[in-house]
Amino acid sequence: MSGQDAERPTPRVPRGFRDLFAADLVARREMLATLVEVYERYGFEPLDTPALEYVETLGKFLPESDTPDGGVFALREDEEWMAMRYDLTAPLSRVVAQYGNQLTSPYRRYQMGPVWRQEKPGPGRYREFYQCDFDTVGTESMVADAEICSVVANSFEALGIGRGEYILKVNNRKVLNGVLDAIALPEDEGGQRLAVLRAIDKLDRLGGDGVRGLLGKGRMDPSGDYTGGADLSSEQIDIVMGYLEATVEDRTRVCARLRELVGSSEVGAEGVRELEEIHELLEAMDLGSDQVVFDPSVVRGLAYYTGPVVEGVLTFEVDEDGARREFGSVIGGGRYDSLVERFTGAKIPATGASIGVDRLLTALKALGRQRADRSQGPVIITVFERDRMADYQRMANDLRVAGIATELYLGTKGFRAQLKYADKRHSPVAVIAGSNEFESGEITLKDLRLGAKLSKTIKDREAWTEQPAQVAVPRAELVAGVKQLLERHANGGDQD
RNA sequence: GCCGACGUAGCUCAGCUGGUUAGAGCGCCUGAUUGUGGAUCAGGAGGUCCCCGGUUCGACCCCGGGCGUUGGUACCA
Repeated sequence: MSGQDAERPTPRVPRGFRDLFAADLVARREMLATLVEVYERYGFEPLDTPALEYVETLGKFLPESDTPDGGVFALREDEEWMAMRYDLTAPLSRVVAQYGNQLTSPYRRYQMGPVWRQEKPGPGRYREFYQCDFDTVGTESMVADAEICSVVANSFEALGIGRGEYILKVNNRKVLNGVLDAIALPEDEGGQRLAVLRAIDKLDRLGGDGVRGLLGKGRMDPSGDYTGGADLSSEQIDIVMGYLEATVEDRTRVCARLRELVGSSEVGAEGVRELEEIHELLEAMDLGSDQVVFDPSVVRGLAYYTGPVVEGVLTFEVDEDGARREFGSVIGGGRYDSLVERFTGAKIPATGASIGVDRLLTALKALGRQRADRSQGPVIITVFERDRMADYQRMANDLRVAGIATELYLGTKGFRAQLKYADKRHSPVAVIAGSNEFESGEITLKDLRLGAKLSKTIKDREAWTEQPAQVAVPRAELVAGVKQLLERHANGGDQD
């Protein structure tokens, strides 16, 4: 067996990927269950699509060649390029285009699952991560946009993130375009509009001065890297900066201010009208300015958005290695009225949002709001007499039939090690049956959580060996006895 | 993609102007306790000092390259 070590592979996950174990998976499952509940309350129905799509579906391929663009994991089969989906919106637009007449209109669906991006992983950023989307396809009504806010606000609160711990920022791409009109920036000219949008998008990270630099000549960052600017005149910059500072508590006043800023721009005015309509609808849903604000600096990347855009941020700070930092954006969304058009040529309006499940989970963990109590292990049946496995198995079976998660110890170690095992599994109860018990017809039940609690007060060995956390019950009452202990736990007798 | 930092036991980290037996805490294992986890005490196991190459009598330490992690920046559906 020696001499082959060099041939052995080292166990490792690909860069940017990770293995997930019980605690995280349980937390995620619960979060998704909560989100499903909220989404369905609004009439969204489930949808699932494959991990792989043809690249033209995703719209990701290099202009000059037939190979996929960077950023996606791609593979080729029979001359055709496929790629792993990088979001859930592109698959949705494909579905709508493909099954259009079989689907209701409007079509409201939610979808959750992993997406993959081939890019540099960062802290809390992986190359495989979960998204949980909901979208309304086939209506231009601002009600659908306003409802996004309601769904998200309710989702946050259902997850235990209270008022004041989150804020939804709403803006409208039409208003942004209106402002660009107002400073007389020509469409599609050297990407100047793009550069302005990029600069605006960085307000929260770089601050006003940084953005000012990017709007003008460019900016040198602390690492010495230079980023080119949008090359605006100082008058133009002033207007844009003024626009960025238009955020105030009162949504109506933001609208009024924006109306001035877009001047005579038609799209701009339309965008403001839409925001005003959304405001009215938000009021009807009792969403106040402590939950939803209008924030002109929200751009949401340079994506396909064509109208209102939303960003949900967590406002609390989190301790990470001593440094306090804001959690930032965990959801994003908005209106994309031309995505389906790519396929059918027919203009089908759509709007929706995507929750970044993993980031939100990290946030909940940091908040300490994760319901850790639920990650309780099974009842463990310890084994003394190996030739009575059938008896132990019957106990396990009785408990399982009664709906109690139970595990019969299957290792080979001694009793002591078995209890350690039970402890590591966060087992609530250990069932103990050795020769004493088999003789008396009773079974010993050990309340592991009570034992843990008592251990904090016990000092000397004498008290230690008395085992006050144990009870003996007749074999026939095994299930009832275990149930009683579990109920005691559930009733809060185990809190500390 | 670009710039920088870091990479020592399972984990968090110490260490050395380059000198031959590399340390701590926690965790793990064993025993004190012929049938009792979590407390206490006593022992013990565990390391290619990220990888490859170079400099040197000698490298965990210096140099080069690679890989990985991380901070910033760019791009971002």
